[in-house]
Amino acid sequence: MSPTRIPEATVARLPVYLRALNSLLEGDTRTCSSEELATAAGVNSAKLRKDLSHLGSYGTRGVGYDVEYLRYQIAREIGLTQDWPVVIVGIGNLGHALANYSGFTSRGFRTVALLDADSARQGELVAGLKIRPFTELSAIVREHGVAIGVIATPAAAAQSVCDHMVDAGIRSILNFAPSVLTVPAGVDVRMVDLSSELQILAYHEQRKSAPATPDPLDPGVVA
Amino acid sequence: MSPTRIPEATVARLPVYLRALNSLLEGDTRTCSSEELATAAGVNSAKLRKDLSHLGSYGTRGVGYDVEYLRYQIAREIGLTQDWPVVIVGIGNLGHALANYSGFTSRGFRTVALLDADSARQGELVAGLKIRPFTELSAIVREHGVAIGVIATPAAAAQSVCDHMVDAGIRSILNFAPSVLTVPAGVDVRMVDLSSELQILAYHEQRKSAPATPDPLDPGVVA
DNA sequence: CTCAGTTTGTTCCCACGTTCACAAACTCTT
DNA sequence: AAGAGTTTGTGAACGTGGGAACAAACTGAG
Repeated sequence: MSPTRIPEATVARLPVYLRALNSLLEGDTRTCSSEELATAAGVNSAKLRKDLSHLGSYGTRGVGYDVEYLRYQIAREIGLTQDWPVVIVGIGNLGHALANYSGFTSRGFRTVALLDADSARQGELVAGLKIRPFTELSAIVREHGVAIGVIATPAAAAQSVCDHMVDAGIRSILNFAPSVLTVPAGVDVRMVDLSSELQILAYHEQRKSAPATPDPLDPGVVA
Repeated sequence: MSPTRIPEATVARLPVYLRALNSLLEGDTRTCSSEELATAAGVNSAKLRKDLSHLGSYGTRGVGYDVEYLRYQIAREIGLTQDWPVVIVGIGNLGHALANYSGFTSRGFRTVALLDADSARQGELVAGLKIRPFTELSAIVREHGVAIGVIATPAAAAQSVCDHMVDAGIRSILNFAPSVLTVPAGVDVRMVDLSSELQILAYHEQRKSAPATPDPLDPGVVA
């Protein structure tokens, strides 16, 4: 039973728990304690228990959790027990990698079309799918009932692609372009910025090695 | 100028501000208010001002911020005014895309080597670099002073690659493999899981459209 | 100089998330 | 059946982050 809304921080960790459970199942583990699962997921056991308690009472005191059963419950909560058709727009290096990424298809997501505005690329076969012109977007969305779109275009094209996606009826967008997207209410956007993550690492790395902050006026490399 | 530690949430947004400032500079904007910059970065203006106040007082009341000056200060704070040599391990589809990703090189990060354990791929030219055997890792780290490593291998290999990186002296790791990495204290790991993001979108999407699962206790969409 | 207008930096308060600690509930042994 | 040993689920304390609101500080006009 899920009487209240699940906290956002918890939702973000559910996929991690799911991965950990899958990995336990591969090792033929039938039952696990919150401590074991927490270790496998890389979190605190108290946090794990509180997270799971938001979904319901799926464990047994004194015993632990049934791995298979818990996995199903989490998958159902996320919505992975149903089929999610996905379109990917922008088949450059990254789009190419995403189309071939097994982590998508293995978790209920099904890439139904690859779109690119560049007419030179169209017809090319990537991951078993032909690249189709971007103009076919809305027809494809209608035909397959696509609700989720992935943007892997250059930053300059991202907002325009996003607008077309929204017009076509897509309500959830995963954006890999380094560009802020503005969308109407009711549409969800999640942003993955590869270089941001590196910059955050660089910040901490700098703090590790350099105790004092000198202020040389050298502009250095800024771009 | 920065007496106290900068909050983690703020650090995570600094790259976003940097992007917004770059974009403003391209439009020949010399000065901007917190309101303008916040809009460009997709955040609340109060949050932006509080974030920037953690770095120091770089604005002028009644006027706003000097775009060029603020950009330099943020870049310096993150550490982008220095050079960051990076190695990428695992040159599959994703590693290939990362090697070609312009967002890395344009921000002070310099890919010095591409490594792969598969001997069939070695010598292959990707993004102007020859793929080298993984065994050369520690020599390369020593030679170039590499502090940051990127893992783009399959999940099964990730922990082993991580261990070798730590042994070689790398202290910051960006992990794209869907696998929890355990590292000694003092080593930072950031994880980017492409399929997790999709799963989070699916959760919200499910909540938007489908009110009825086996237990219909949820009032439905509140957006 | 003074006053009106603007925008930053900061304070206060609330909501959310994390962690500790413990009662409740289960298993197993005797 | 009872007690010892486990482990979950949760209440309470604590810390972090977000947003409104305002004082401080600047510009520019008269």
